[in-house]
Amino acid sequence: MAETFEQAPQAPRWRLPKQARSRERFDRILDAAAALFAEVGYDAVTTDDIAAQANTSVGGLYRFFPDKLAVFHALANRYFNQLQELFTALHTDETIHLPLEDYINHMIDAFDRFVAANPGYRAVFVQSRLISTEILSMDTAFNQAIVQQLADFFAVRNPLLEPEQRDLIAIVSVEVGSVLEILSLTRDRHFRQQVLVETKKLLIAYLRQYFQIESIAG
Amino acid sequence: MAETFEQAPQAPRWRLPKQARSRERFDRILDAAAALFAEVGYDAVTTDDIAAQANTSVGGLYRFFPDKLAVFHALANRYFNQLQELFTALHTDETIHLPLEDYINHMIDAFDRFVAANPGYRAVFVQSRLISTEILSMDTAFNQAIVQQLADFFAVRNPLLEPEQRDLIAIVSVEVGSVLEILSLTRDRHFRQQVLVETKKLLIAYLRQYFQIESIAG
Amino acid sequence: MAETFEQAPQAPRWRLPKQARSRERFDRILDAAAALFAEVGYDAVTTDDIAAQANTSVGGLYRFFPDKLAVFHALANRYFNQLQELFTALHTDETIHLPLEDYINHMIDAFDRFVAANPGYRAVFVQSRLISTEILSMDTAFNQAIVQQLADFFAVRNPLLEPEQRDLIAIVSVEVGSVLEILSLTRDRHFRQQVLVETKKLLIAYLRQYFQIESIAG
Amino acid sequence: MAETFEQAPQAPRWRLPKQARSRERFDRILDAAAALFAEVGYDAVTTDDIAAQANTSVGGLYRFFPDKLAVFHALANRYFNQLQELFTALHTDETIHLPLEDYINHMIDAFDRFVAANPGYRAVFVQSRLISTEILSMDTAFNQAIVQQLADFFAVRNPLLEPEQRDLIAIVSVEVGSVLEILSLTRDRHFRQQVLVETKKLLIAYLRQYFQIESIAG
DNA sequence: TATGAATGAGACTTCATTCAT
DNA sequence: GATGAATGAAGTCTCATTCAT
Repeated sequence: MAETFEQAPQAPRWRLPKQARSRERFDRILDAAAALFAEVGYDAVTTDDIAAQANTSVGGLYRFFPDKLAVFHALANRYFNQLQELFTALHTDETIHLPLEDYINHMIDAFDRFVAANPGYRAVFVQSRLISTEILSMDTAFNQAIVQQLADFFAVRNPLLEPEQRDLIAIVSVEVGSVLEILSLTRDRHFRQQVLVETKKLLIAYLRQYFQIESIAG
Repeated sequence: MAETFEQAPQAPRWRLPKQARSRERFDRILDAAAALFAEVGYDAVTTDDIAAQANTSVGGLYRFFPDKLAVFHALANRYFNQLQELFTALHTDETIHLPLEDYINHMIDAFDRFVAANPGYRAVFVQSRLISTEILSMDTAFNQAIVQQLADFFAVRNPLLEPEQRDLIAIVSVEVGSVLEILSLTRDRHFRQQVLVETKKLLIAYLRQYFQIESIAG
Repeated sequence: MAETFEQAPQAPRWRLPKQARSRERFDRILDAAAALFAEVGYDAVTTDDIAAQANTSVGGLYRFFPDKLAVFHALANRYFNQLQELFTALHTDETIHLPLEDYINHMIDAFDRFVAANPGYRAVFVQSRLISTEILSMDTAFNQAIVQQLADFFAVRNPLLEPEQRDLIAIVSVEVGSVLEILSLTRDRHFRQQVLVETKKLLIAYLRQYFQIESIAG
Repeated sequence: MAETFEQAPQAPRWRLPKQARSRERFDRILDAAAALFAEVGYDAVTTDDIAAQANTSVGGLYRFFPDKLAVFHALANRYFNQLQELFTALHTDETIHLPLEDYINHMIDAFDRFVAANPGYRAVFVQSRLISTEILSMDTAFNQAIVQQLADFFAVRNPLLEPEQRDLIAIVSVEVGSVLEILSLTRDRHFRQQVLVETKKLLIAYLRQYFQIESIAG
């Protein structure tokens, strides 16, 4: 309990193993951490818990990670990479010219499936917003790439947008999409569907202002 | 660190009636907790830290609160009450018939000022989204009233809205408003203004769908 | 919790008040302490508990007693005095020449009534046996006077007994009487009666060896 | 302070198989607790004290015991088992037909040696008489078995005794034997011998009433 | 290299005692 | 003198991290 979060330096704080056997254990630890963080939160999870859930020993955990926080960072990073892959896969030549409505529906649905399938994501997202500004930059960096991807896409859809504006819209969209996704998972199936619908409505209404022509034209 | 609060050095504490002194210390503890929670998060703050920051001893803290979590709850409750007052004050007969744009601008500006002045609010908001059971249940109730207030207002503006829909729109608006407000505070003054503008745009675009007539009429 | 007992010096560690009002409060505190010690034990009782039960404030308690232990000592002392009075009252010219059986029956019954009426006595008796030899001397002193009274009586009944032997028999009798009395109170009414009967049998059988003639003669 | 136990300085602990090392540490903790409880009483001993005296860290203690009370229970249990073994070893076919006097002398001597060698026993015995519920219930069970053993033996010596009576006599004998044993250790060697002699006299005189025939026949 | 027992700093909480009112 | 709020030392227990095996 009560370990202060520290800034993740540029270099990753964990040792990504190359051998298959090690790699498998590394992943098991991250899976365990995800499940436990999602269930009771970062601070309430002990390194012993993680090791046990991952069918290893504490010592095993410390072979890959210098400390408990590094597990969190690695987990966040894994989500980050998976999301990037997802986004990349979603931004094909085809989707990129979809009407705005269709594009957003696509994206939100994909993101929803991802978060629902990865309960640990909520823990990572919320936890990283937990602490003071300075430290929060880790999270910013965490989303940065996705925000950037989105901004790049916005540039294609509307080349007249100022870069600063593009980035702003992108980050706002990502934040809003994330909270509402998380909100959608707090109650029952019906509520989830309702929030999903609202999320789409909201983002469409918001983004239409910046991409009216395409949207109308599309 | 903002919201650090300067104690009048050796102010005539002894001149205050007993109950007032109690109340003052209670508030001081909450202020201290707010500052610390905002800075490093709930778990990283110790009861000793809070007491020290509040210029008391641990024992003093435990005279008011049964345990550390109770401090958090009391803090959340204080914000909740303040926000309710704010909302109530804002929903006068006058404001209630403002055009949607003006109304939202008003609300967002007021909320922005409140959160900026109370950095602890961010900690409470985020932390309460962190863990399922215990704390979250409190938070649900926490926002419930504000959401309800907003839903009631929506009912006045558009009596045709289904109650379920009203509630949904209200909760989505509150969630979105909160994250963006929190986002706005993560960087510099310029960024804050930009995000504020986007928040208004976004909520106006979103809500216009449900309150078109009034908005246009206004 | 966990305050080490310290040797009670010769001088009493409490201030016996002279004024009636004070005296009454002094007694109330002792009554409260007796009840609480009996219920949960010395260490589990707080000075606040005692004060509350005695309808005073902690400050009031500390006007009479320098510390918590002094309350215990004063309580023990009160029991000690009451028992001495009881013994003195019981050793009239009449009882002193009763047959041994009758005498013991008398004594045990009186002692039984006293202990049953003063649940705190058990706490004092047991607690004072709790700690190491050196400290135990307080308790020894505590019983000393009663033991002495008994030894004096033995001397009357059998002037041939060596003083050392007399004292030994007296202390053994007191110890045995006390544990069995305490044992008798651990279960139901029936058990209490049974143990009482055995206590008498046991002491009669034991003491008869030293006072045969009288007993037979009586 | 007796029962302090000399650790072979840097004995080849690492040579012992894992389970043996565990067992050894478990015993060391119990030894430490026994010494300290005997010296200052349960409440005055801290878990840190026990760990230090046992040459471990607090953490080490908590690997074996869930809390402080569990240490006390384990210690009581160890004494209980040792006493049961002692009793069992003492009740051979031979001793069982000894004259009552010889039998009692045997038993008291053995018990005396045991208690003298295990000062912690006093702490356990007295402490467990201290508080009602929690601990006492354990103690009841604690002595129950020994009382039962004794009652069984009584049944052999005098089959005519009512079971209820047998149990009563057994528990009275154990209580009386225990207090007097504890009393014997409060002063010097001479006093100890004297009390020992009286204990035997007392129990012989008491029990003779129930086992007259054998005793006389013997 | 893997294990998991051991360490001990440090968190939370209680409560004897003091002292301003 | 009486009150009871305030203090803070100290106790119990946890858990991140290390290291002998």
